[in-house]
Amino acid sequence: MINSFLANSFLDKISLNSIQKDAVCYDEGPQLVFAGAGTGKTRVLTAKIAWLIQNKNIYPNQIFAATFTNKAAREMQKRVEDLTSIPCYGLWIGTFHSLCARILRKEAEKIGYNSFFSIYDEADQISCIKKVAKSFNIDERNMSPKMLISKISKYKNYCIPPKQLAGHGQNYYEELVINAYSEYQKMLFKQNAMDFDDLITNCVYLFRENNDVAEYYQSLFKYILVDEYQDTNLAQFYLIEILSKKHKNIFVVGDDDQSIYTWRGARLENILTFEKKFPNTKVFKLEQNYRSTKGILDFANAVISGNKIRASKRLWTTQKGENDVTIVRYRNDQSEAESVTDCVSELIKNGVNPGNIAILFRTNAQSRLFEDSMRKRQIRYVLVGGISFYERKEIKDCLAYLRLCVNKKDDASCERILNVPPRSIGDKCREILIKKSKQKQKSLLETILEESDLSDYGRGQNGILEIKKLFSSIYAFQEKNISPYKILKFILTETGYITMYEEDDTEESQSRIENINELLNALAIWEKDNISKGLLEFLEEISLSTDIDRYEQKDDCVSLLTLHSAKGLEFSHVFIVGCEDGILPSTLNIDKEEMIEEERRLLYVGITRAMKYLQISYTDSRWRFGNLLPMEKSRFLYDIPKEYYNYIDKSNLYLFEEDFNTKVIQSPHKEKNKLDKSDYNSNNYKNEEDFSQERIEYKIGQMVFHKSYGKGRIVNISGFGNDMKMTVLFNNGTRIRLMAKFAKLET
DNA sequence: TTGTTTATTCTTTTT
DNA sequence: GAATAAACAA
Repeated sequence: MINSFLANSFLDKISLNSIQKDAVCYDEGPQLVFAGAGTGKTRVLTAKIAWLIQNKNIYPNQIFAATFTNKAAREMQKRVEDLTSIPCYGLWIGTFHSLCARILRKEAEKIGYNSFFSIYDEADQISCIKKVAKSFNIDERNMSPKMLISKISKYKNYCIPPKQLAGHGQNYYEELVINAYSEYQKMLFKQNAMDFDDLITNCVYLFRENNDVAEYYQSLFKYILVDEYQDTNLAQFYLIEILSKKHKNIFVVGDDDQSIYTWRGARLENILTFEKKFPNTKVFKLEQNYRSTKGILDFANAVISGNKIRASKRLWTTQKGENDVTIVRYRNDQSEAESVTDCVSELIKNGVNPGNIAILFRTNAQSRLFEDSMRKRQIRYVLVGGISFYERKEIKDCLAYLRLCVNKKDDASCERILNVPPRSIGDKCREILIKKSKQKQKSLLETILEESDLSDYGRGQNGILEIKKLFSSIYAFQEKNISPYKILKFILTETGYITMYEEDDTEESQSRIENINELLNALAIWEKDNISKGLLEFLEEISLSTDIDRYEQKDDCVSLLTLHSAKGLEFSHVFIVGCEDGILPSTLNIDKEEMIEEERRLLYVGITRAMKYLQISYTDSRWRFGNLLPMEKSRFLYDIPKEYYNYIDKSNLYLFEEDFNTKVIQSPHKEKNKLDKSDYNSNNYKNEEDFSQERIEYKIGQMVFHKSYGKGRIVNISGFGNDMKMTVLFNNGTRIRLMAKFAKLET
């Protein structure tokens, strides 16, 4: 038969063990695949899609596959095409957010939007919620914009619209949040905009409220596949529950031990209760690890076994290896960076490919010291995350202009560029415009475009006229199908945006101009690759793509990334740095056991990235938030049997004077930093005795007793000696910052 | 209205 | 320490 012939041909191209093969070829309803780290999860998922297309004769556009990054989606699609030799253009593969955006672009009208809606990122969200907060007179001290956004996000993760909550607040504050939520949604709707959460929830609402639409997609998608299922939230669960209702072919892959996004609404329960939610589920467990040596795996198992909430499993491997895990103690963050970089340099000298080496950290802020020391040694590196290219001011300005070209109602973007470059439109003129737009029930830009007499705008009228002219020409261009690249170019010259930076001759402005040129380049290349697509698609790709999507494992570059963005990647040599209490686990997550468990999983994810060699380090002190803080080895490193790792104490490793001087000369930082750094250095030499004494007295996490507040725990310490302050969380719930020398705490 | 200085706040991870 | 907001001078 043709089928079996084809089946063999494609299964030959990809090697699978018997469990993997069973998982790929099973075809009787819901399937849950527990796939531990390095067990070939992606391989199974890819083979599954290929198998469906080739053996089950399912069309690519009948498959809905949610991956965790867009990059993974692209790679998987390409691999499937290689395996099947069938072009998979119509395949629905991407992140939940991009898949939902794709559906919503088609169905926007059914929920009152139009298909040119803008997608708002966190910065846009914050600027909107600030306005809402202002209109409700919410005091920022009590409720920060970020907090409001996260509360609203929580409601959205549960797919609860504001109208369902109205009047159900348990107290005054909850009621306030609900009102703000309601107002915020109205605001976005007016601007024809959705935030990230809306992409998912609006899809769910769309299906809930439009039976015919739901039925259409239910019959279209014969198969639903979800990768990294442990990191899905409730809204995403509702979505796949709806979509799989008709054919009941749902295939999810995940690993509860690698769930690291519960802070963003992901629910471990999704994977742990999958069998209950989808009757007749067949479970597969992949436990053979093909990535790491036995030494690394034993260590990983030892770390993760400290968690209570997990499905039982144990990874194993046939790859031998000992002495491949090392724990190192350093004196401070700077010597950690220097020494780790030395190790990296040594590895490269010994022939290890830089692309096979990664340095992983908990927070983006930790990357700087490593960047400095790598630059000093002229080792090339790629940094993932931090301030991404598309978050830069100048780029966001350009994008705001472009967004307005697509969506006239995007007030957030309009306000952003109103006076950039400066055109004498200050607060007053802006107020007038906002007032007028409210009267007219139109958006800001629409109001400007319709205005014939501009005298109301006073000193700003010329600026308003400029904007009016600019966008009138742009809309005329668009009718003539002028390319996005040319439009951006036109905007830049017409507004004098680049001239603005050229005029002030600083390094900063120079780099801004370079960034803008880079954006122009990116746009030009994108146009070539996507002839059939337009500005709308370009903007969508940008707003839904992350740094990790753009990251390429380059052979000649060492990778610097956060533990979160390292998920799904592998390297032969891995350094996990800053493994200290307060960092990993983060101070902000040490109050609750579930959060500690998540932090432990984060470490586990980092460990299991390593194939051959793993080095974990911690330091005695660290320069943070402008203070030198004493640090403690991470709690996760206790209770690991000693035979699983080597231990090296480099805490007596000093930075030599001349070493420091060369650093100052080569340091790219400003004059000001030099002083700070030398302070830091001398501090270390002179105050050594006080330093060690203070260190013994109080530690983060330590239980203390206070006369009036009772028992409590130190959650943070800053400063030394007489300046030492600490934050104590008392059992009665109060959280207070105390001067150590006055507090008279009993230990 | 604009640019500069000072004060203050808040420090995580990301679609 | 950095980024943002508020206050102030030009």
